[in-house]
Amino acid sequence: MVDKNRRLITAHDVARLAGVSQSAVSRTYTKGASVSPATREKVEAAAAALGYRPNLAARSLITRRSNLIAVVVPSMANPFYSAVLEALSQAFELKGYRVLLFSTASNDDSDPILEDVLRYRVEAVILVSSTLSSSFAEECKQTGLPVVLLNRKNDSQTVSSVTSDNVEGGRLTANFLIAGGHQNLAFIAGNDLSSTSRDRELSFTREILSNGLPPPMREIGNFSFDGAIIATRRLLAAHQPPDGIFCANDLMAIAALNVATKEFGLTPGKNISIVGFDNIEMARWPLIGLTTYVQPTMNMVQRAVEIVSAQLSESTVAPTDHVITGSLIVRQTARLPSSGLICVGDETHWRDDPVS
Amino acid sequence: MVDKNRRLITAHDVARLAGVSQSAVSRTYTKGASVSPATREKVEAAAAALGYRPNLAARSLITRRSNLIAVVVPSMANPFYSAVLEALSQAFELKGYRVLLFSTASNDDSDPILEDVLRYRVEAVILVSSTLSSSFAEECKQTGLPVVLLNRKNDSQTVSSVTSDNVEGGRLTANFLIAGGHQNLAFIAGNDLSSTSRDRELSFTREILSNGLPPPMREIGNFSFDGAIIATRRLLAAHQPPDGIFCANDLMAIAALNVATKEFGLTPGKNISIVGFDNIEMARWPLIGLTTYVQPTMNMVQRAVEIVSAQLSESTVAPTDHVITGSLIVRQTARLPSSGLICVGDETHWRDDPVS
DNA sequence: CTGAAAGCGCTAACAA
DNA sequence: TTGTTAGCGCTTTCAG
Repeated sequence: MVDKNRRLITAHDVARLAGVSQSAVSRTYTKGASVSPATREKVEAAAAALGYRPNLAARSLITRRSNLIAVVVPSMANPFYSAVLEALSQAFELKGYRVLLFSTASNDDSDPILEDVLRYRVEAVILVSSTLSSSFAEECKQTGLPVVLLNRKNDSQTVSSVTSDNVEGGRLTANFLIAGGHQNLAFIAGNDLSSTSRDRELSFTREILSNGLPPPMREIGNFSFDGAIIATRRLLAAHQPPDGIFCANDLMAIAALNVATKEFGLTPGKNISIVGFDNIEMARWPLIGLTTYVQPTMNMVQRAVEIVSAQLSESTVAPTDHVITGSLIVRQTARLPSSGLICVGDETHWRDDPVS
Repeated sequence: MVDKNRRLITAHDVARLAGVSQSAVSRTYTKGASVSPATREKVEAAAAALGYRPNLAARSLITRRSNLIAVVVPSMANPFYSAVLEALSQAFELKGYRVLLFSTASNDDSDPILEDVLRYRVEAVILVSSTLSSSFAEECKQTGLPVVLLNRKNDSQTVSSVTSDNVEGGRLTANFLIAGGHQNLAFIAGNDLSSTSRDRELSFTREILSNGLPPPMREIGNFSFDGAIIATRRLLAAHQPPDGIFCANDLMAIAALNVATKEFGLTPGKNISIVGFDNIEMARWPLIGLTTYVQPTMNMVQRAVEIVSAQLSESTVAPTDHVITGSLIVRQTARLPSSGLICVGDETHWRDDPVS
């Protein structure tokens, strides 16, 4: 890969050794180009001898394609995000792209990220649950760069988004808890700015009110474990504590579970019910057994990749909000309703209308 | 960023608008170049008007620096890896590098990864707990590319590695369990090939034997939650089940905890002790409260970055194995020894020799 | 300090 | 199918 002068091996070097032109070398590594088997063989032999690899930077200069996708994720402390990131990385690899990673954890200055995204000439940007200013997406979009928001809706209607059905999730969870006979419900929100948290909360609250129950109590947990610990303490220490808590994500629901069990001596599924949102790996740990609304990670990622692919081939794709349906998976942290439970393999789900 | 013909804005366009030469534009964006304030101002105005960003691919062609670091991680299902990845991403960003992500989950063919690592002309490769053939590292190294193994030792002595003190961790854990009065110990290994798992096991076993206790029972959990579920069942179903289990990582220890509690009705910390290795986020969840040997993620990542930096500036850095000391953090899953406990803030640690 | 000119390593017409 | 040629957008001498 390097010669005596520590210079990288180029197609020229290979050409010289193989006794062909430099273009022949190029063609050997360009799919769909016509090279005779004889030439290809000579080139490959020489390339192997020298340890040659085409320089993608040089290629991208002329093809205008970097094969790079920028993925911007918030703190990977939330297992939901790492699962999404892994799925994205794999899905894009299959399409011949590589992921350039941008982590926004402990880094509220999004400007250097925007700058690098643009300078690296990535072909598309996936903004996962972006807490970045929505101007970020706008600025990318203005340059003609395909952008898709994953797990967050766009304020403006200029970029595409993929979310799970937050509205349905909130509604279904409310009905589930109501069907389980709960009277005093509570919601632990992510934060007030998050569209996902808001959508989940609004439909949850609406359903509760339309069932003639009092409006749910409310705390903010900042989507974090520690934040939800505090929030839950406040909730359960109230003179009229809730008998059912819906959390905007699993991490917070698990925190609530810990507080309820360890600090208040409650027994989830008996005298307190806790429901989460995401279905992260840990939700299925027997010691957790969290009842939660499933965000279908794979489907969401798949859709995001499809959107990007479409935008990459045709430049005129209207931005759309894609909503992927999830489902409520029933484990042990919430009291069971008398009907509506459906067993699927080793999982139990709950439906409003158990027709199926 | 694009003109009417959807061509990208180049330094030339900026130069024309600013009424300066293209080199002047280049200099404006090259730190350490000499441009008069007047010129710089004109260039910046024109650049802003056109939305110009320097093309890093073109730059890298001439500077031979891509500012890219390849990070190869196995499944991010293990929170330890996502924590490491996030730390790496942040540490490298501070040094002006971006992370090109390679996930090897469900992808045992490492060849396309090697190929892309080389074609993208990344400046260094970090192999996290690589299960890739060790020839991968070799091949990179041969091209002069700095490589560091993180959380895995090298078989050959050609590339640098950073691990936590696996030997000390195994030894300390054995002594901790022995001091806690355990008689029948067991080890759940990752797999037989992993150097980290082996190092932990060997020193654990050695210490047990040298204390006159019977050799520990042994199962393989494949570093995974589900694998350790099976392994633990086998262990606890034996006619002489262990009273203390040491697991090669936290994910497996948590699985063991679940089985012991939920399936065998045991009470960790009372009639069974379980110790992990990593100290992932979840280990501190009250419902888990896992006693574990801490791998100091931040220090390990920091060291890895330092090694890369050193290799990037001087090409002649001898490969070294770096061992970062961790500590045993005591929570609730293991019976306490009568001495050696040290409180540090809200954490309790254990030492062999409580001098401190 | 500034502009002209020469490439970095590659792909893409174009002729042959 | 092949080689020749002209750049892709940038940095970097080198004169001025």
